[in-house]
This record gives sequence, C-alpha cells and structure tokens, in this order.
Amino acid sequence: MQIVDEILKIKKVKNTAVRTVVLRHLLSQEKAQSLKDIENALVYTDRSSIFRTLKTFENNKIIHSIEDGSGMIKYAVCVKGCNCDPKDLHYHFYCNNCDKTFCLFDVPFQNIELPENFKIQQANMVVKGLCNNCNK
Amino acid sequence: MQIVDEILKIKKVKNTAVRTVVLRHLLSQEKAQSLKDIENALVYTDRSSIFRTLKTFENNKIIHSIEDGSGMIKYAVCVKGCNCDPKDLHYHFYCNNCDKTFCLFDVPFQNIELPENFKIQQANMVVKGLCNNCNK
DNA sequence: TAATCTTTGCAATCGAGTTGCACCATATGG
DNA sequence: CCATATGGTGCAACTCGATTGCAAAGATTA
Ligand SMILES: [Mn+2]
Ligand SMILES: [Mn+2]
Ligand SMILES: [Zn+2]
Ligand SMILES: [Zn+2]
Repeated sequence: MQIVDEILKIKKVKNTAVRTVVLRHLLSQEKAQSLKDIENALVYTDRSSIFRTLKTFENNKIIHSIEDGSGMIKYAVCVKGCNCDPKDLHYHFYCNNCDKTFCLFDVPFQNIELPENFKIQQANMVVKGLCNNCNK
Repeated sequence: MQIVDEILKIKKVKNTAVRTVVLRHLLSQEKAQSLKDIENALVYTDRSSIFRTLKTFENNKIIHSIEDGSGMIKYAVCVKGCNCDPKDLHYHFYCNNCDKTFCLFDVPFQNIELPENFKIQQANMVVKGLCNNCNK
C-alpha cells in the first residue's frame, strides 16, 4: 500500500509494522472502527499496541475519534488536508439499527454561534437514527 | 420543593425518597451531572439506586443524557415541554479547562440535511472549548 | 560495536456502568 | 387491621472497554 506510507510521511510518523496494518485496516473500512473492531480484524497484533498506535495517530492528526455513545470510541481516518481544527468539523452518523458509525463529509456543517466569550476548540457531533440501508 | 413534585407528576413517575433528592440535586446544578457527581453529592444514597433513578428519569423524559467524551455520561433536566424529539435538540458545551458540561438552550440549532433516506431519531451534539469563565 | 531511544507484547489494573438478590416501604384488598 | 402484592432500595459482585507497568525486541545514533 502506497497511501499508508504517504500519510505517515506527511504526518511525520515513523512507519512500523503495527502502524502499517492498523492504518491499512482503517482505510479499508467504510465505518469508523473501535479498538475491539481492529483487535478482531488484526488477530496477531496485541490490543495495547493497537491502542497506543491509535493514540499516536490521533495525536498526529492521522485519525480522529468519535464518541457515538455506543460505549466504544470509534476512529476514522482524517481526509487529506485535515488538521482537526474547528474548520474541519463534520457531522457523524450512528445507525441505531446496524450499529455503524461514519463521517458525513458531504453534509454541510453550519457554523455555531456560541455565546459571548465562548471559544470552540473541537466538537463531537453525532446524529443518530437509521441509515439508508436500514430505513426501509 | 414544589417543582420536583410537579415534574414527577407531569411525567407520571412515582415520587420516592431517592427520586426526590436526585431530581432536586440535578435542578440545583448549573452543570450537567455524572453518576459520580451525584453520588458524591448525595453521600447517603446508594450508587445503584441513583443509577436506576437516572434510567427511570431518562426513560420518562425527565432528563436527557449527554456523551461529552469525558468518560462519564452526564445528565441534565429537560426543559418544560421537552419530549426528547429531534425538534428538542440543542447543542451542549464542554469546557476543556473547567470540565463543565451544560446545555446551550439559547444557541439556535440548525436543521441538518441528511443524505437521501437517512432518518434522524436523536443526536448528541457537543461543542468543546473554553467557556466564558475560562476564556480569559 | 556499544549506548540510547522507541516500539511491542503480555499481564495486570482501573473505573464507569450494570446486575442479582435480599430486604424494605408502600399500596391494595379483604 | 392484617395479608399480600408491587415496586424501590442497598449491598456486593461483576462486566468490559480503557489504560498502564514492565521487560523484551527492534531501530537509531554515536
Ligand atoms: Mn469524522
Ligand atoms: Mn441538554
Ligand atoms: Zn444502519
Ligand atoms: Zn470552563
């Protein structure tokens, strides 16, 4: 995989065996992944290694985390150019039926007019309901 | 407290000792409370009783829960007339400095235009940053 | 090569949330 | 007024995702 090396290079994160497989896995999935999801997929890689890899990725803006209320933090790869700034904010969708969480990159994100003196730094926006597959 | 009885009556939830103190506590706080917060405040009330009380309140739309990413679910009393429907949605603010979470009832909430066939049922919207007290 | 720093695997621990169960309080019906 | 049913409460145990200590393995540097 070319793209994995490219992302790590851009974000100045050293490439290692675990990092490669974790990032490759994340890129291959359409839904945001929990630590458990990744652990199940990468049977030969230790949970704590995956955990620390995810922290490293998150600290270096390679991925972002989503608290969808499922009890497990989900992770998704940032789009090219993302710096996890307020301007990079987007909604997420959690399907109550199929338990899938994903980024809604195409849904326009409205600026939020906070009260005087409030400063936004990040946000966790999760819309819950039925996805297009389950709403039938 | 008159208001406590009134709320329980409106929502058709039987009044008990634990329910009274929990609801009174929630009403008295400006920030959303975690189970731990309530446990600490109500030293003589058992954690599991508070927990079940919160579930009862939530099921009966007396309170709503907020997943703010702090690792603990927060609870806040619903405003009068709230049915926890999508129309009752509002933003929440989590202060990264003072660790306080609260409802932004006054910030206008924009309708979200979801992709074709997606159906919204609930949402968890948390803006994170610095509150007016901490942004100085 | 030797010293140093980083990554990894394993096992243990933490802590919020949840549950089983026995006891207690209240409500109801005779 | 007591007998019984229903639901609430307290205690202790447990679940499970997240996190950490530590030593071994690997990579980097002098
Ligand atoms: Mn996302
Ligand atoms: Mn709220
Ligand atoms: Zn679905
Ligand atoms: Zn603050």
